[in-house]
Amino acid sequence: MDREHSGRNLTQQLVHTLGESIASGRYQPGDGLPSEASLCEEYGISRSATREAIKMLTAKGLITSRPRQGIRVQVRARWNLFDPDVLGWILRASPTLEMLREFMQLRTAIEKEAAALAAAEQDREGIAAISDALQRMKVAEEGLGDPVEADIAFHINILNATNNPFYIQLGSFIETALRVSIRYTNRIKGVETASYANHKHLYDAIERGDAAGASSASAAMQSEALALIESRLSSRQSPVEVAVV
Amino acid sequence: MDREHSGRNLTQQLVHTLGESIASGRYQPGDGLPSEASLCEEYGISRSATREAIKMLTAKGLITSRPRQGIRVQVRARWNLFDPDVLGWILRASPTLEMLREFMQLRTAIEKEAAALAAAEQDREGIAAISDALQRMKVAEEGLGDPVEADIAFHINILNATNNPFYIQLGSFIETALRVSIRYTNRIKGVETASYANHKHLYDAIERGDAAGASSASAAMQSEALALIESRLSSRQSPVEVAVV
DNA sequence: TTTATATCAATTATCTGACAAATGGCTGGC
DNA sequence: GCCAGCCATTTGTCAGATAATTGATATAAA
Repeated sequence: MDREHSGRNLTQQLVHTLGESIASGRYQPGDGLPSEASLCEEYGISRSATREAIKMLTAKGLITSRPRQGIRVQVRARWNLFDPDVLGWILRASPTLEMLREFMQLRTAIEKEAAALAAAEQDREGIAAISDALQRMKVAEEGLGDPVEADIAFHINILNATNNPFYIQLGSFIETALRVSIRYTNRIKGVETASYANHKHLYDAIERGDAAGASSASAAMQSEALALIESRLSSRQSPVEVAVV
Repeated sequence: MDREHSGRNLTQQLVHTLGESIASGRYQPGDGLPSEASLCEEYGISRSATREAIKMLTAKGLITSRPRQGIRVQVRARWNLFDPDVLGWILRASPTLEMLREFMQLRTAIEKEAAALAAAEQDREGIAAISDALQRMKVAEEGLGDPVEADIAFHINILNATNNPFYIQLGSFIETALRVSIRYTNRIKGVETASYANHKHLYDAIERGDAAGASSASAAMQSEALALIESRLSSRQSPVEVAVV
């Protein structure tokens, strides 16, 4: 079993190994994976552990398994893209600019509306949490603390402040995507340091209950980033300085 | 084991039974579920089948299980709300107006942007599929075919026409939510028959590549429904005539 | 008393080997 | 050529045993 997955139990290791293989396209949708028996032998583990791994991947929508037919990769539309594991495997397998753009296209829609909802909701605790994160961003500009963590927290806290469970759940999705993106794109200082002012602008709108203002502030912030990605895409540059917003 | 879950294999039955129990709040987050041994006894099945069910629920984010600690319900924010099973269990457990509103709040954001993307993308096949669904809606108005299926297909096909895998994946989420909502809300004729014109309006905008027009057409359609829900919420009426758009 | 260490017990994790059930394909009869 | 029934393959389920993890408890040391 892979060295990188040690520390987890056998089932988890196999889940991640197979998950990555599938996400990377080593097994294509429609393809059959090795049978349970083969997997046992290949990874040197028992059938129970193997089956439990297969059940977990089934639960995440990556595969199906039926008697006689064996184990098959599902079509991508069935994958639970919003499962943090699945998303991580996919992003790590192919951290392309294309996918970053597709992710940003979704994020724009969600965060724009979330900002408006948060402004309308006026949940004091939730807004205080956003404020905290903003403060941490400011401090981080002066070199204290982690700017990335503060940035992520800011966006997550806006989603939380909607008090809408669907938006809240999307927090973990966005968090995963951001962390992976960050790890795989070397960021340039200029991009993120410039952003505090934008974030403050967005926060102010939410704080004063200005839904329309919050919505457009969010949209403005992200369309900048999206435009950057799209210009890189058309000029075929590497994703070096494309980063979080 | 429940009669309603027969036809599936034992593991699947237990997954659904426990999933529903958790979603309905019979086991609260933080609570411990019965141990593996107890579950085996309670449902009269072997430990393998039980463990596989537990692994599947773990994969969906509903529970964790660790030696000595046992099986515990996760906090709701960890649940994979976008997993069709999980969403179904939740919606069926408590099909409240509140949740319908929260769902619509998300749907509005997503479909609005999806309409714009579809308009910009101009995928001929994708647009043809939307047109097909629209046609089926029209025919259904005259009593031929299923209006609900056509309606759902229309919205799913817009998501597909974005060619963005994230939006496409949300299709199965929205589909599940719509089906459950429909099953649990008795719809009034007047609401859905009025909607063909709106849908046509949205389609036309997409077809001619008018992203802004598509976006606002979608928003208009859904804000109507959302307003209806919110008025019902404030007047505490039952969700009888709130329906799909 | 406080702190560190060893032991214990409850629970999940894994292994083994067997049998049951489902199902795609083959074979033989018509 | 078509259909029924058999067969082999693969997953589904069962039973029972042992290993690993870990919170709690008891014990020993400072």
